[in-house]
Amino acid sequence: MALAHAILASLVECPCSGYDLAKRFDGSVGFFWVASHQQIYRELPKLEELGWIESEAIAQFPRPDKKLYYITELGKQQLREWIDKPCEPTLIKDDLLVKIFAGYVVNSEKILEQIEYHEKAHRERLLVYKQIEQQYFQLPIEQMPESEKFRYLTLLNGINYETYWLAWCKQAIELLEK
Amino acid sequence: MALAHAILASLVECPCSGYDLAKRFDGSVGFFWVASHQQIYRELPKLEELGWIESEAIAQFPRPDKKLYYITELGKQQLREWIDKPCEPTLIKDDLLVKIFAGYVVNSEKILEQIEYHEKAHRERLLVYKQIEQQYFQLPIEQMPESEKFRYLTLLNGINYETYWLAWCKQAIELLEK
DNA sequence: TCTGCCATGTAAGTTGTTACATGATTAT
DNA sequence: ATAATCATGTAACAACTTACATGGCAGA
Repeated sequence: MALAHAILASLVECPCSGYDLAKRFDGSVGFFWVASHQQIYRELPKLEELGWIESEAIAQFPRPDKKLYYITELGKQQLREWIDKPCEPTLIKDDLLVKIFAGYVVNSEKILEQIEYHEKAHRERLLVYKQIEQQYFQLPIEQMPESEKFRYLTLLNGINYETYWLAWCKQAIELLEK
Repeated sequence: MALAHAILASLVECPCSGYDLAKRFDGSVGFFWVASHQQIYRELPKLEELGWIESEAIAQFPRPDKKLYYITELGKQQLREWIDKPCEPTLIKDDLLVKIFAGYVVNSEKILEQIEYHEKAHRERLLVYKQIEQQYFQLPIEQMPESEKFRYLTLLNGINYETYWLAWCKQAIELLEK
């Protein structure tokens, strides 16, 4: 139930609506856990029933009301317990690699095109992450508040991830062009 | 439908039974696409119905019969078309990073323990991959047959993946110990 | 006028996980 | 004896994707 806990992790920072959650899952939280608005809207009533979150209708006339969700004490406790429970490293699961594996059944050029496309996408994403780093994480580590450190670590992971893919794409192109 | 295509990618190499497929998805193919035996057994009749694969019962008395699956021409064509169709890079989706993101709500030591556990797991996996590299991919790239090149690329990706995680774990431990 | 943003959902279908179920053979 | 391997599945549930559905407001 990691989606549930990802929602809790986001709500513990700051209460917000389903819509806002969906946006966060398209930005910061989304850098390591993607969820569509459909998933989120379906999950919220479940979490409310469990008593992990509660909601409050906020009138904002003439705009439609929004439901403000916030985490409960029980929810925080659940989040803490989940964080403390060990988990296994995530395994790679990647379409492109399946394609590469069977790449010899098609024209090499088509494969190369795809790798080049991925290379571009990863380069762009890396740039975005580096810009975020420049903008929000300028303080030296020693002066960073605790919660900032954790956020920074997730960003660093993203930077390392994109760097690894970028490097692999270059290797792959080089190897296939031989 | 990447599971379907991952199965095709495996069968195009060599026909085999559901059981054998499950084993491959626990080894070579499993390095970039994991699937349980339940998933595989459920998928096989579907693929047969589509005409992408066919099966033959092999008697092996006194052992129980096994169904040998092989890819059809239509299946190969489907695989080629799928490979040529562009796809988007896979986004990170990782429990540990959700935990890190909300890491400030628990004791840092617990988080450190988990990162250390992951570090160990990644180091071990990296070692396995490097041993495979030493054993099966000794030829210089120029002399590698085409299909070997593609297999090698998937292995290289695995090596880069584990290396990136390992490096991040080290960074994370260092940063959190400050 | 049209695009984008705010705001919330339902429905159908696919994919993935966990648990259950059986039964023979082979190696220790 | 008993554990591991060969061999194949079903059932229930959880998670995820894709498409459908609505309607107002703000800015170019």
